Amino acid sequence: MRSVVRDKEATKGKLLEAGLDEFAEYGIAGARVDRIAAKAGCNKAMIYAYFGSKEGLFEELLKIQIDRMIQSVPITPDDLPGYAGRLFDSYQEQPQILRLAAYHRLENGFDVVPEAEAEAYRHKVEAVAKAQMEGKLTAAFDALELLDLVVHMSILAFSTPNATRALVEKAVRRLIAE
Amino acid sequence: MRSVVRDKEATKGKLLEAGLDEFAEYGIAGARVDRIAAKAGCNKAMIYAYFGSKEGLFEELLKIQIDRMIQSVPITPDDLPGYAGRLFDSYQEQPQILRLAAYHRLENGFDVVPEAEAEAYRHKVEAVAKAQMEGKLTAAFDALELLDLVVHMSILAFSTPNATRALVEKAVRRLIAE
DNA sequence: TAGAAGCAACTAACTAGTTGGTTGACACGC
DNA sequence: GCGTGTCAACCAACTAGTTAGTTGCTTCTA
Repeated sequence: MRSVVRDKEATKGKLLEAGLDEFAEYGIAGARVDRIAAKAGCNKAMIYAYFGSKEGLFEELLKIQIDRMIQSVPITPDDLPGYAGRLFDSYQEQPQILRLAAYHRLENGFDVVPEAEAEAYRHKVEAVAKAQMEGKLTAAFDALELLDLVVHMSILAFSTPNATRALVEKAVRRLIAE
Repeated sequence: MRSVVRDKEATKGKLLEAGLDEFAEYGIAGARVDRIAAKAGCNKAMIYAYFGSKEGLFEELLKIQIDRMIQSVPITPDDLPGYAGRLFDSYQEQPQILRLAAYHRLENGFDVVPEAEAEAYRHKVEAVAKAQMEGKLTAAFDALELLDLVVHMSILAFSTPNATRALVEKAVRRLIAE
């Protein structure tokens, strides 16, 4: 039987969960390893044993969250308003991811994008381009431009507290109108 | 004649300038008062004499930068694409403001908006509403929604390195198309 | 019983903020 | 033109608390 008291994966999971809360709330520089350890209910030495450093924990955390987001919101090139709306909803449900990504971008710029994310993005651009070639989608924008615009619209809540899913969908509908 | 060596306003100015660089690069939690003082070429006690605290310096700094931005980019309700484009250009010229604002929003939420900014925003909403009533602007969105969308579009560079002024203008043109 | 999991206690470095005293500019009387 | 009292501007050095990261030892499980 699997140990419940001493379980490496369970401990890592608890640290990742506690780190998510902490980093989302305070950012990378503002996060405190002692608070993370306390929230996870284990010693902070575990952070260094399993993730090497505070930044190591953050990177792994971000990667997992981005993967989860990519998995849970697949692109629908022939329904970009719906895609933007679903992204918007995901961010509303888990605002931590948006905050994590924002802090990461502010501290690292665009250069340090996890390869998994870049790869997924390339696939999405291709999907958009395909839909454009098939005439299902406006050719008014390059595929990359269009995807950038749609993704940007989905984070409208970053700019205003008045953002709603309906507004995001409506805006994207107008962006791609023929 | 005014002293050049001991000049309160000049020292405050140097601290504000040094703080702008520091806070834009490292955020509020990541900024170091010793570095700010060193960059400004004066003692860090001056920060506490003139601004009360690290946060005090940040708040004053942000207010000044926002005022400057509001002054330098007036809204043109009958040319929203141009307005978004000019905002975009301003952010490109002074990326620090966007970073400052982003850090501030991440650490304080939407609640703590400087009154000057809120007031200027209300004026802009009214200007948009007026243009809508005069039939110069689409009535497809509420005035507030529309302004939120346009302002959000202008920070496209926050989402993608591929952002250009032309793209921002084009997107806004489509948003407000009849 | 070997080895992995876990932690209390520690360290060395750093950090925001303070303090007591110094320095330069200038007004004023002579 | 010159001493001089005053005060704002300024700073080196300090404090008290915090921080990321480490280590040597204990505990649990297969």
